[in-house]
Amino acid sequence: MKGALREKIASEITLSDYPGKTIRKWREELEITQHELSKFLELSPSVISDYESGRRKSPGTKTVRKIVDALLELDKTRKSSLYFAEPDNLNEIILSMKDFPVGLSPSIFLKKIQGVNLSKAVPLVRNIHGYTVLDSLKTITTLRSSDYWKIYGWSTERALVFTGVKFGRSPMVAVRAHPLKPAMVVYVRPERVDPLAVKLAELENVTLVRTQLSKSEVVSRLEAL
Amino acid sequence: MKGALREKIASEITLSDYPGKTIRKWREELEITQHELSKFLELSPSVISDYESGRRKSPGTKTVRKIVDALLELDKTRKSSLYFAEPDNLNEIILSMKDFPVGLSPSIFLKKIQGVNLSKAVPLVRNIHGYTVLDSLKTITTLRSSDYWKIYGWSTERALVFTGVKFGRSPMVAVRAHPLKPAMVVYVRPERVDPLAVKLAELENVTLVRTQLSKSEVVSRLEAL
DNA sequence: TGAGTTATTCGTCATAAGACGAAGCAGCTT
DNA sequence: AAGCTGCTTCGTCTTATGACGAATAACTCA
Repeated sequence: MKGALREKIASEITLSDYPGKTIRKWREELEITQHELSKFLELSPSVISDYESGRRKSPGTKTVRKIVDALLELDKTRKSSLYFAEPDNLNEIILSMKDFPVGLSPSIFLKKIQGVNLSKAVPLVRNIHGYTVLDSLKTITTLRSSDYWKIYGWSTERALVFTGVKFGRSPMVAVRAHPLKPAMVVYVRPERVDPLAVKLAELENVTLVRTQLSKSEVVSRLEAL
Repeated sequence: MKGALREKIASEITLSDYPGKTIRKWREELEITQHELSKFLELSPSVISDYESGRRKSPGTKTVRKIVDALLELDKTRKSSLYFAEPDNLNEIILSMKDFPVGLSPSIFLKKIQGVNLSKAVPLVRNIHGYTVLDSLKTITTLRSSDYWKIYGWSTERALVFTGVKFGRSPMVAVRAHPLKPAMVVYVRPERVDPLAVKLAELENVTLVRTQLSKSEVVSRLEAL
């Protein structure tokens, strides 16, 4: 599984306007200090800072690769590895999951699940390349933040469908906190939707959707796609 | 859909030992000449050659990004765009498709479909992160080589399951010809398996598998995973 | 045969990357 | 107040990148 994350980080750094900021993002996400990283790479700590601060604007592929590999290696060889934890009770958390061969337009996706768009400030343009249906409570309580990336499968351009939602606050907070962001978040029969959730969605440019269909109905409709 | 391919190419270049070779691979895959590329980028053609030949060993992220974007842009704005063709009859070709939340060990995957490993020279180590079930004949006859990438979903570390296979030659030739390679190729009830197919599989380090289960049985077993 | 396309090699140049170490600053501890 | 950690800023150095253009070589095709 290393490959997918390695590629994700590498492409994100390479395609970023500010590679240094992206390096920093992932270093912090993996809870590695500049000093640790520089020690591993046998470099002066100031070098890392120079990259992250943008003094070096366009690091070479060799540099990017060794930084990515160092980050993953440092994370791996650590007592509480964030991204190399053992596979756990994912099957209880993930109720259904799929990736589409071709991207679906968000409006078509919405119709299929009779969804209502709550985040009107977010333009409905990001195509949906898959979905993951999650038990909201179990996700929040048993999934370590560090395992969140596993629910993204092979694209973050997907819909995260949360069931068992009360106010819809925690799921959006989780999305906000984690570096990987979905294109869409769907709440299945929420009791009500907290305005903060909508605000967070708009901040993250994530489409927030509510559907009043039942959990099983949503799952069967999605699996029929 | 541009994003996924863009990220794929970018990460491949960045993580490659020889970024230049990877650039060349994708330029040729997209059927773009050095001259076209250099003209688009307002550069001298020799610059591209210098990159590809490895004179510049570690191009900066800025350079990689503009090359990747130029390649995709040039492909897009062309009469017979290879990677931006309209969505077509994919639904007829793809019988089933899924990505797993966690990688499956190849031996477990084999057991699930009662598969027999034909490529003994290939070590059984690449985890399977998803599968695509394809109608072999339709794939070969109606899917343009340029659309092959659509069957890979979000990871190439997957099993391509071909149904309606006679000798199993064409599918492996297709795999050999295309830059994206799966981790595993499965033939569902082939009449017989051409030794050349095995040879090609071993050359590409792809596990080649035969199962005698029926098409519908294989699909239902896979979808139950 | 000779023009046209495609790609390579290479000398050269300015600028940026890649690296160091010293100095400095904010925020904690003890 | 002294010391530690985490990070930043900056002057300085060597080397490599990023770019050019000219020369060359191999191929096709009229």
